[in-house]
Amino acid sequence: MGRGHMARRNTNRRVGIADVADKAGVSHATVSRVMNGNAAVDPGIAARVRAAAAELKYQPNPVGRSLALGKTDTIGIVVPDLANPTFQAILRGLSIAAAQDGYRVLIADSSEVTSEEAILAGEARRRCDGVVLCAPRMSDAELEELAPTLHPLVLINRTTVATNTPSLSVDYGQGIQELAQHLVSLGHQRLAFLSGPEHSASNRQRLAGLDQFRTGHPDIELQMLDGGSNFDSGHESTEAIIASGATGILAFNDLVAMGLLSGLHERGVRVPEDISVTGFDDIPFAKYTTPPLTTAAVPINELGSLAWRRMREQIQQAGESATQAQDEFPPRVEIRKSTAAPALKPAS
Amino acid sequence: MGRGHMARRNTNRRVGIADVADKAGVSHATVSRVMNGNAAVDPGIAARVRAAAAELKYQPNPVGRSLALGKTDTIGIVVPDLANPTFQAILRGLSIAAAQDGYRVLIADSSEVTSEEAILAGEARRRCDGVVLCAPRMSDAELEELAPTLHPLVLINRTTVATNTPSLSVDYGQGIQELAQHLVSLGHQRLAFLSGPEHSASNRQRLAGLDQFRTGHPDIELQMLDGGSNFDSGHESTEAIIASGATGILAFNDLVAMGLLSGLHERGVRVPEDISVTGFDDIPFAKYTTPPLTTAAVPINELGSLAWRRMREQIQQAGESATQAQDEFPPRVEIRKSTAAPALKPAS
DNA sequence: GAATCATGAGAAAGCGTTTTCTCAGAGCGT
DNA sequence: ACGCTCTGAGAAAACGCTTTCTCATGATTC
Repeated sequence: MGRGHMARRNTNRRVGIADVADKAGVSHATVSRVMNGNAAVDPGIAARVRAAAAELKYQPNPVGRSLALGKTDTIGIVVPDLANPTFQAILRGLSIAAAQDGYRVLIADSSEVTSEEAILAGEARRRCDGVVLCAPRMSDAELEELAPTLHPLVLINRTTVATNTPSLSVDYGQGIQELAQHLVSLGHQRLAFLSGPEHSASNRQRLAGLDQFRTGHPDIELQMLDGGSNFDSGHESTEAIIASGATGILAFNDLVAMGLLSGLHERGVRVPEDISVTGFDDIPFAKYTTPPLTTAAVPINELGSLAWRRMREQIQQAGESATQAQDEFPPRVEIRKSTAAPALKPAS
Repeated sequence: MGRGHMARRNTNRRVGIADVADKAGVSHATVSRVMNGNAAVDPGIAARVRAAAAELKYQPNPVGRSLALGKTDTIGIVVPDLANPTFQAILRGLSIAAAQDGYRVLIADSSEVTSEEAILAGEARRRCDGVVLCAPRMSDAELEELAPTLHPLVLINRTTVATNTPSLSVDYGQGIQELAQHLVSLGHQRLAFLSGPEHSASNRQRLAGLDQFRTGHPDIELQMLDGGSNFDSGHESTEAIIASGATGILAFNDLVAMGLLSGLHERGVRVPEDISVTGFDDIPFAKYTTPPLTTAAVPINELGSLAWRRMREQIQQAGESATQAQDEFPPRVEIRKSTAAPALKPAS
């Protein structure tokens, strides 16, 4: 009877701890002990167990372990759009850093659907030991309500009043001002900002930065144009940009700038001779555009690995809700070839 | 005692099924039943349970469910390099398609370390209901040995003799030949292939395709140059390309082509007037380079979602190892502006 | 009106681990 | 030689859920 049961299990199921125990002639508790090196086990028995495990190619079932240990060795990340190189870079940095500590990452793409974010984050949290929320589009109120339920949580490009949530953010307001300053110092008098997604917090920061810039430079014309966050929206804005008469264009990000570059090229508008264009983010492609893109570099590759470090800190000091660092990174203006002094106008 | 125990659990732990059962005055079995709508439950009791669950914001613990159900609703993907836009696109397509069916994806990046692939894949498989292996660099022998242990498995850009493993692959040999043909028909006589990573199966396919091309075109000069798979390697090959004297360059992929484009531009070599360049993959950026890149388009966005469909098919027909489709996609040559007839030479 | 049946809820087993609890036996001191 | 501690291994509980098994209750049928 018992044998029959065992036989069925052996053929049907994966090899489990019980099979190893049987083969080694010990209890499964002992197998667990030697596999984890937790308690002292007689060397002879340990060797027997290890031999049995090796012969059966036993690998502990992670689900069983997770249930017993109350941890999954997995963290979740939710991003608004996996097609965006910035988020791809963060995901990559996070994944590699986490892997080094034996953690995996589960990924959730909200596809810019704001209402899905909280749900995805909650699901991810339940499956994982923590979650990093990347540039969430949800409202401040919703974020404040959600954050405590997600702990351990790392925020990227958003902050919380809850001091026990570390956040990593880029000072977009500062960066866009520096880019505008760069254009002005080249001699541009008419600027235009091609803005990003409405619900993007980083777009609001850029807007705020430009407001500040305006007050410091009342003489400079600065138009605001609606745009998006990808190639196509940059490309589609070509006409509007040309019509604006601006000579210095601040694109929402590198993707938009690249789309614009392409559109301008098609229309025969020369960059930077006729129009200067700046991006934002310094994605890997930025220095390979023609002309190479002047942009504000954010530490895109470190963001992911730093996010992991902050997550690990929280996981290790389990329970204690110490106040966490809220890092803010200043972008670094990267001057390339897409910006230059404007052509001298016949009549100034 | 019991009360004390419960109280401690309530404060310490997350709310569990037992808490809902207590509150609704039923057994936890009944709670499970109404949550899953499995068996008939008295409507009154069901309502009471649902109310209690809602009030306590009860969400079943996925780890517990996974253990009981023997499935995790998660699939794993292992890629050689998350920085590669092709793999990013596949990951994205997979993730979105899987999410539509309520599955999540766990990601593993082997960082081109061949020896890690099997381990990562095995670990992923143990945690997930299936795994998709993306362009694995391992040897055929190793793949054949690994594949059965991973089932359900979907292979991308590799195939197995095991007929129960579906595979999705692109006919790189065919694509590269068509690109070469395109250059020749424009009038190019001297071609060069900037090859990719040594262990890449798709690179071998291109090499084989070009061998075939050679026999069909004995009059055409075709040089083979060593390269890599990213921007930088393309950029670094600039001098070698110029030195080669070739007028038609077949880059391993779009990334390499873009790096080369950039390098040629810096050197003042005009594309396509002086040299024609082709890429491969048609990554989203390809049509925004200057000039827009002629390339061979692979259905990069569908690959991920199709991979999910194949995975789902296997998961649904659990156990039955029916023979699975081995799809092969013909790339479509996308002629843009980076290729043109070569300049007429003074003396032919 | 008694035997049969359908309904539905609780008890309990099971999923695969880890870990606490328990206890047998060995080693030691007196 | 007796009792003590100590080591180490098995039994059993725990993790949080699903599902089978069991059985009470009330409805149905002749």
